[in-house]
Amino acid sequence: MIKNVDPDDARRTRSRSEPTKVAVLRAVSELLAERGLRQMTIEDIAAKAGVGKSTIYRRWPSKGSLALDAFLEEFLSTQPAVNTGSLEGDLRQALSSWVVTVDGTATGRSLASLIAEVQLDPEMGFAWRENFLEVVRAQHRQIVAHAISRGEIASDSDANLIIDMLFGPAYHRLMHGHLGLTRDFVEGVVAMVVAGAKSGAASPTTRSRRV
Amino acid sequence: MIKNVDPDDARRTRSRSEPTKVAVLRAVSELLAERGLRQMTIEDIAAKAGVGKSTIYRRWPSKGSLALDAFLEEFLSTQPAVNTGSLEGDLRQALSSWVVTVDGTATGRSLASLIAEVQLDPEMGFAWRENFLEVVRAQHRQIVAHAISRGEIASDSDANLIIDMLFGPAYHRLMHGHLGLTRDFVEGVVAMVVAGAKSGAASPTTRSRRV
Amino acid sequence: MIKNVDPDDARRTRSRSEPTKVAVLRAVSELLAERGLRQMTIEDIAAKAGVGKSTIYRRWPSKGSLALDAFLEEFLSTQPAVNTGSLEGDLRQALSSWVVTVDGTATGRSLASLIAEVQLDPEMGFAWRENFLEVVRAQHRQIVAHAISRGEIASDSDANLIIDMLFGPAYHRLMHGHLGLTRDFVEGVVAMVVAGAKSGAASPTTRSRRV
Amino acid sequence: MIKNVDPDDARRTRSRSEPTKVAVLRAVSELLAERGLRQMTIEDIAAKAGVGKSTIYRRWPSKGSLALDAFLEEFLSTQPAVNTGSLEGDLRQALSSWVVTVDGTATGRSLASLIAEVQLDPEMGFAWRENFLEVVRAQHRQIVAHAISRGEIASDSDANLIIDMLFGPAYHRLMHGHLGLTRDFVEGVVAMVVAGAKSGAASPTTRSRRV
DNA sequence: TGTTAAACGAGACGGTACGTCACGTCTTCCG
DNA sequence: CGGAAGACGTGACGTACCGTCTCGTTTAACA
Repeated sequence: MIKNVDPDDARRTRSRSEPTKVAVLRAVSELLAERGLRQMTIEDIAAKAGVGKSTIYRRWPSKGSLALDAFLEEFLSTQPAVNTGSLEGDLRQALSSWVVTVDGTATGRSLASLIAEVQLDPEMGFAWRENFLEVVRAQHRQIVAHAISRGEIASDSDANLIIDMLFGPAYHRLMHGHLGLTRDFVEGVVAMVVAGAKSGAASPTTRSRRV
Repeated sequence: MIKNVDPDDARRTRSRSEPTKVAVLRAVSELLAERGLRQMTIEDIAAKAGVGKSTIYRRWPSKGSLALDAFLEEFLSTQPAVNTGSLEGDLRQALSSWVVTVDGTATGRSLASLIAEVQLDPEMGFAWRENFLEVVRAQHRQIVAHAISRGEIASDSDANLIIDMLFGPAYHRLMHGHLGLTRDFVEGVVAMVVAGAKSGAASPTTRSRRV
Repeated sequence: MIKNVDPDDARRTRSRSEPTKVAVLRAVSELLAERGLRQMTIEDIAAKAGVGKSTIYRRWPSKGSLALDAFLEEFLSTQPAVNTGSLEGDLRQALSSWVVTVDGTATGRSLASLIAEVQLDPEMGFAWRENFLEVVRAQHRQIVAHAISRGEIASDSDANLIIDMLFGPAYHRLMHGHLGLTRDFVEGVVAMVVAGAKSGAASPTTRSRRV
Repeated sequence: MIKNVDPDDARRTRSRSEPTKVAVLRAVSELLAERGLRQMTIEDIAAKAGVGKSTIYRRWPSKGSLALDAFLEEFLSTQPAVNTGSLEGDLRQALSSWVVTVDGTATGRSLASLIAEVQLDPEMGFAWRENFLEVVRAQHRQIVAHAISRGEIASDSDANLIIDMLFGPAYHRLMHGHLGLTRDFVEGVVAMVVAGAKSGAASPTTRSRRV
């Protein structure tokens, strides 16, 4: 849930709100899977969850934030922390997990829909970065940190750049659909990123010296 | 315009439709810039263009396809073919042009909105890839082809992969807004892609031999 | 046709306009019968008659006046002048002809629709009275005139009243549909009108003397 | 209101719907008077009543049925039960009341418009007969019943025929506008009907014996 | 017989109103 | 007294016709 981070408020209403919240999020997940974000209406959700519309509006400010909450629960659990002992292994596993969760699945379509919603509803931007993006990226930054501590790559390598080089192309294909998220694609991206990172291209100082 | 590519039809109605089409697309461009895709209504457009709603519905099947047409005109002209004589120079120039056009501009917001629209309206997918994505990618494939013919990279390098490695991270930052499209970012991406491509990581055969 | 009574104009365009006019009126008759005045659109008519919309608008000012023209042709021919030799016989025959033409027929529905149209379109009132009502009533006034000249009824009998007493109830049942236009109804109305007229109730002087 | 005669339903929603219903019907009455049924749009009504369009569509199936409801309230109260002690007096008073309410008034124009609407919208027929025509006719049948019980006319006189003979001509003049609803007209109609009824012309058995 | 102006079919156009939908708010009434 | 139920005001939707207006293209009357 995006609003109501005040713990007092959360504690005070937990007993009543928990079953309602669960019912609503379950309804949202199902509707999101079966007809997509745009075709899903608040009235549908209320009816399916056996809940009044005002109960929903009391807890979530928009359809998007509601969908975000439902999505977070089902997505984040699928992305385990990884530690294979090598940068290449870690990157491959992180990207593969993402592809498996997302390629051709309802979760994948929800992810795309939510990124779309963020573009169209300015109020969603902050919640999206805070509750989804930063959570995932924090894990991924660990991968780079491990590679540095292992001495695989330069200590001033730009972790943000490396992560974006790994996932950017994947999100790109997810959203434009021009090419598939194949095993070959994963291998290619990983190989490119590893080669680039080890060559020092992700390190600002190395790079500027070269230029 | 997406529909009506039949030249006969176009010729028969050209004289009437041109001024109307221009007026509508201009109105769309302005409204898109000043209030965004979701806040722009067909009625707004009709009123601003001095045109009946039915005239719009007669020519475009949805708000998205209308926005796409308006966007294409204003975007494509900003992305020149490049040929600097080196892979690195070409990639840098292509990505820089894109960043300049898109970073912090109305065009950039329109681009993000349209990609969003494509996720939410299944009928837009084909038109988007056909009229936008493939047009741009065809140019970019030339960059890779030139690099191969110069002998800079392996002849079986995967052009699609290289292009997605270059632009994927950029679209990623555009849409999630977690980090800026800075000069440093451009340099980093280009360096990574060049290093990866020259190492053979973009070439399936080289890659599989290594694995 | 309501407009264009100028004979010059008619002569100048006769050869072209006749077939067009006929085709349009035929199309109107059919559409009127098969779907009613409200469901019939000018575009339907133009399409069915194989004629441009503007050709229709050039000749008729409204859908109602067009329907009126079509209706007149098919209705008036069914109402013959009557002369049975008695008031009662004449009235019975006039009313019977009307009922036969109108009861449960497409013509009847068209008649009701046109009277309706006259209520809703103020411009139709004059054309309706001039081209339909007065034509029919002129015939009916003859019936009363004959009865007077035969000495059946007082010479100052109010012909308009007698005609309205005969047809008023019939139009009433046609339009409200509360009761049928049965043989018994016709007999009852005729008997009432004959009794009233012969009693002098239709004659202002007789009436006022009684009061 | 035509729909929702179920008392449970009415009770459940009474408190909310009453003010809304009243506001809408008032707006309809005014618009009907000032611009007529055809020129009155649902959007006008909603705006004037300070109500959403959907609220109107939720309660009334068409513009006609809405106008009917508004009309009933303003018309029925003007037609009192009559009992003067004689058939002639009763008929005169009933017809006079009608003429006064209808001749040259907004109510008269509304009445004509509604009868028109019934012709053009098949779904209105039943509601019209049930909620308007039968209500009025039930009163008028009393007039005939009283005349029979007084012995003024034959006991098998056809009340429906007598009523149609009285009002048919009046509706006829209202809708065609060929002649006025004058005092003389009223006297003539009443005299004709009384003469006919007392002569036995309204009685099937008497009539058939004569024929 | 060839020229020319009208009337024509076709249908795009700027509009208006339609009836539907989902929104987010607000009121009622039940458990 | 909190919540389901759902009516409400709002406003955009996409459709259907309206009546007007260009477009070429016949076509028939005159040169």
